[in-house]
Amino acid sequence: MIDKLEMFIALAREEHFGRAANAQGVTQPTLSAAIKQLEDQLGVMLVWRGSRYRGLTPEGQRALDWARRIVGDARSLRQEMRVARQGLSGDLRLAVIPTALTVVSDLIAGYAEAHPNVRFSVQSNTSIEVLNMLENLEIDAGLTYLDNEPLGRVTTVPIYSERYVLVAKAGHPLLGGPVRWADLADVPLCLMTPDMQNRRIINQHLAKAGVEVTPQIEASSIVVLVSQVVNSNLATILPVRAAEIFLKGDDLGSVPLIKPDASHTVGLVAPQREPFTPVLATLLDRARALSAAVSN
Amino acid sequence: MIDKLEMFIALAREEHFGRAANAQGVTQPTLSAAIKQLEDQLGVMLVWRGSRYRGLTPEGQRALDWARRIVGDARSLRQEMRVARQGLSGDLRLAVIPTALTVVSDLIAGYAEAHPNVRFSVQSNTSIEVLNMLENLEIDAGLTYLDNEPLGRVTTVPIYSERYVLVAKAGHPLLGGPVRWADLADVPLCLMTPDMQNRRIINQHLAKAGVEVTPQIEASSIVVLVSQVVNSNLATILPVRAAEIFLKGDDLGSVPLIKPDASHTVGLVAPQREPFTPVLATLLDRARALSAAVSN
DNA sequence: CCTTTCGATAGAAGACCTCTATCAAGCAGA
DNA sequence: TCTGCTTGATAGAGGTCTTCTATCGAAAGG
Repeated sequence: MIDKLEMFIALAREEHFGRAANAQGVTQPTLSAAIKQLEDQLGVMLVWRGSRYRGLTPEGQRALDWARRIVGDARSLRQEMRVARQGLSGDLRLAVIPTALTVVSDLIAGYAEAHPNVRFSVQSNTSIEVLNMLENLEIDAGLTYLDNEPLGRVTTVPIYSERYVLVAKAGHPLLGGPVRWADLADVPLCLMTPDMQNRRIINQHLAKAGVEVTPQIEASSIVVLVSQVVNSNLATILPVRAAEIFLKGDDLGSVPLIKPDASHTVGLVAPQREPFTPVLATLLDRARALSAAVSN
Repeated sequence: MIDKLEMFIALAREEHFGRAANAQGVTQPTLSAAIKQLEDQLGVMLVWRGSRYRGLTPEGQRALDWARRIVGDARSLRQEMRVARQGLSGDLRLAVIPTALTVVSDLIAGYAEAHPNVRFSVQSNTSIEVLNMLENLEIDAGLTYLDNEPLGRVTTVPIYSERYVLVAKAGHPLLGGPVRWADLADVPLCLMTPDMQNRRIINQHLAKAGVEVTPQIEASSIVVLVSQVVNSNLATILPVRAAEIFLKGDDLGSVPLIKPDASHTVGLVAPQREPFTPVLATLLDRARALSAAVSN
């Protein structure tokens, strides 16, 4: 039963019988049969049938919610028993928005040291992807914005508050002192792509300041943005925490962006399902401690 | 997997391999094997082994919590899909403390009419049993006291507030007007057995009034108590709502018990597991409506 | 009209489950 | 201490269920 629910979740995620089967490590006929049996056992159609996948029925959608719960809890059970057997161990899968990537090390540095049997995997994603993957049980927790766009049913732990700086090559004319958002008209910029919430936030501030900006370069990685800044006269806008790591040398400079002194909270998101697994509970504790340390 | 978790729950409840197997409709070797496999899959011992059942290990206790969740959610999934298929239907199992039995009809009268395919089963239990059965998934909801003893992780809907009356055969000397708890010294009484919370509440009030009472007859059913009252000079103490149904004729009389004007809240308890199944959600709605109607 | 993609179906091999029968350990009473 | 009962584990047979490979038919795209 639980296996079939796993396959059902995979099918809903992949929207394709073959790919879902592959993701589950079974053949396509096996997955087809599993879905069919699930439908027989529950007595309802879960998937619109045709010559190809055409989405979930309303009942299927509802069943998907339950399936995620059940499968998630079953995994939690297994993990908790493994922890009881051999101490804190297992995988902890994190998805993180690009501008929070540097915070990951603060979050997991001590953790990894204290619990060498816990393996971390970190991937960079948009905030929307983070939330989707959390729902789909593809990750255990995420780092993303907490207060700008709706989150859904998740547990949150705020960690720090983002503030923005303008980053440019040393000698750039705007690097003299604080820059207002309104000053950015006609400044050549490179920014994140619009699928990134960071970019949407920046757009909001620019719009509020009455400025329209067309970045010459868009990228989904801050490494790309900073590289551009180093090698051109473009400037970029980054959260302080994300920019710091690039400002160690003297080839780049930064100044605060003010008026407004924009601020957005970034923090940990995890499934709202208590009790938490030990591995996740420990991470949440670390996040809370980190949050306290940052605000002091 | 889910089948094995069901067997594990049954074993924890019955504390006996043979009985648990019987309750699950399988043979004892099948259940033994299932528990063994569960232990192998999870990699931990769940049950203390010996020549007989000796309780759960700490890991087993923890696993039991998860098992209840998973099995409960799996049942919810099945129920919700059946409701999607054929409208509100299925079983709704209620456990009720004796003094709230008359409220059941108020609660389910309209429900049963509106949804003829929902079958109700009602049993009378102590408040502790109600909570245990709720945990063990043996019932879907219960009616019990909400504010006297700790409840655990449950959803509650208050329905009405209990007030107490002294019930006695017509002509009993105390039936003239309100009676204080302190007046009950030396009054021959019959009361519920001490495993009933109702009795414990009454004991509290009597103790607070400085009175010690040794009932001549104890029973776990109010029908027994009232029958005694009808056929003897004993009086009894009952909540108004429970007494009303017996006071239609003129062979019995009742007077309020005052000083203090004791009051305890009785209401519906259900597992704290959202979303609720449709059958249970409907019951909770009815309870809230009933609560509003009563307090007007 | 032909090709490709997608999901369903058939049939065989093997894994898994559940049963009956039986055993060994512990406990109780004589 | 012996005997009989209770309790849970084990062995082995039978049957069910699952998964695989191979193949088909329908629909979409060029």
